[in-house]
Amino acid sequence: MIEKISVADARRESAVGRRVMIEGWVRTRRDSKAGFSFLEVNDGSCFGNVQILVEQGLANYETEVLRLTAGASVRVVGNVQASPGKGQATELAAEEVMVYGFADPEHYPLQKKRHSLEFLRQIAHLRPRTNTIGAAMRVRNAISFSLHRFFQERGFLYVHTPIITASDCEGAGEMFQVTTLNLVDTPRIDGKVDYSQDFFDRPSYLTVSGQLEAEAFACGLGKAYTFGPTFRAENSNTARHLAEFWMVEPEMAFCDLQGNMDLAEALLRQVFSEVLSGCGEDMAFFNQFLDPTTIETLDGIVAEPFERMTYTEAIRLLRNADRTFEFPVEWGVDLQSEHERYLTEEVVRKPVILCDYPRTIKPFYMRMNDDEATVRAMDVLVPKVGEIIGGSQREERLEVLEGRMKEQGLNPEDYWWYLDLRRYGTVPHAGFGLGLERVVQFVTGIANIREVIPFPRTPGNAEF
RNA sequence: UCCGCGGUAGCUCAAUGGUAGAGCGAGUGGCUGUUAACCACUAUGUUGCAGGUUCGAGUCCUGCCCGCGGAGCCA
Repeated sequence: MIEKISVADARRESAVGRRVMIEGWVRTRRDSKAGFSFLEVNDGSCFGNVQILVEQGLANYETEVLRLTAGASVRVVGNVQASPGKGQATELAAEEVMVYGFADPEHYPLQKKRHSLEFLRQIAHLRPRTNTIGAAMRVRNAISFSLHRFFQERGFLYVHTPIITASDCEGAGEMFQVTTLNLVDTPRIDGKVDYSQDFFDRPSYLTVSGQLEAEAFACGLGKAYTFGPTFRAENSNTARHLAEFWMVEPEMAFCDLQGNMDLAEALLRQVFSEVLSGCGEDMAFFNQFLDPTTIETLDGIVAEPFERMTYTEAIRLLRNADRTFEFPVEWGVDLQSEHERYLTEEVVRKPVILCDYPRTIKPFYMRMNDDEATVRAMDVLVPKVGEIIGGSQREERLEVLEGRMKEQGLNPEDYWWYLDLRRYGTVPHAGFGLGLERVVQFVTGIANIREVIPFPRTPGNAEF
């Protein structure tokens, strides 16, 4: 039985001398009239290809090997040997090349040339076969795994919060409605939709956040985190927004804002560190072709602590800035993209955690400070991407929380179960949300968020 | 959703209102332990869609669709 190994393993010098089988997709073929051809084969296990040396003596050399083009799938058996040529340590001297499937070069959309990322998006089912998307997806995978490890090592419980929710007022943006009602002949009572006939006997939606449910678990099991898809029906068309994206939301009982900031910083630094050590080849590619400062920036972040400052201090810096902003700055306004970029890219030149925001611009669940003007909110801002984490210490005082709900036009009765967490055995607790795609964007330097998720969902786009 | 720019060959892009081209890719032939291989030749097309102006529209006008950049919303 011949041993199958990955392309990644076949490219290592330690594989020299072994007789193995590899399977993958042809990237390119180069013929030599001296009587042999070179194939470049990739199987997704790593960034690089393995070079296959195919002699014309093979039975199917003329009939099949010479017809191999980019995109064809093959199985190759042969001996790994040190490569005399430049550019690769090893190569596979083929004894047998079996073709699983050809890819008609007249119609196969992926050519042996550079493609624009916009074009690749139109063939999202084939773009995993490209260098850039392949590398981005390996980095995304490494980040996901690293996030899980970070929380698991610290005793967090991975909790699967519901995708479908009936609370329509979480205040985190427009929601997608979920219904089994007949949309052509909708049942109505007094002109209004009769939701008693809907699947859940009430309006229901796709979740915009698992935070409230995660709080319930933290207030009983101590430390919990969610990691799953979330949905926003906002008609936003930017390089940083998706209608469906993945979010990590840790929540900790017996934790204040300080502990929350410490966790957020430790999380980012560990994840960046593990990507740098685990995805060297992919990161080298991004560093070379997208942004030559990427690796150096990440190294710097791993090496030194984040900057931390209060919202009030940030406003002071912005007002004293030697420049004019499109949006004027004064205490009480929410920070605009230009303000965040100025702080991260020009003032501190690394990630910065802002905290203690005005209560008027933050949601009801954030804990009020003693000054009653600010709440214990925190945002982690990074250069280029902007806000990558948003979180807070949660308001654990029942009366204060109810007051804040009313202040923001919410009905406390709709949140009866959330308020029960304060009514019975309340504890100080804190948590935050981290957008996975934003992290992948920041780590890889990929400008558009649609390139860091397998099949992007944006307004008017759900083809794949 | 708002502002700006764009949509021409498989891809990336040219074309003062007057016969639609180039590079890459593809095909054919040649050459070489090659490696974004190289050299020569060949074929690319409802110029996003629908109207309008004009002797004549890729080009000008109107509407719509899609994409990109910026903004808002946010993760």
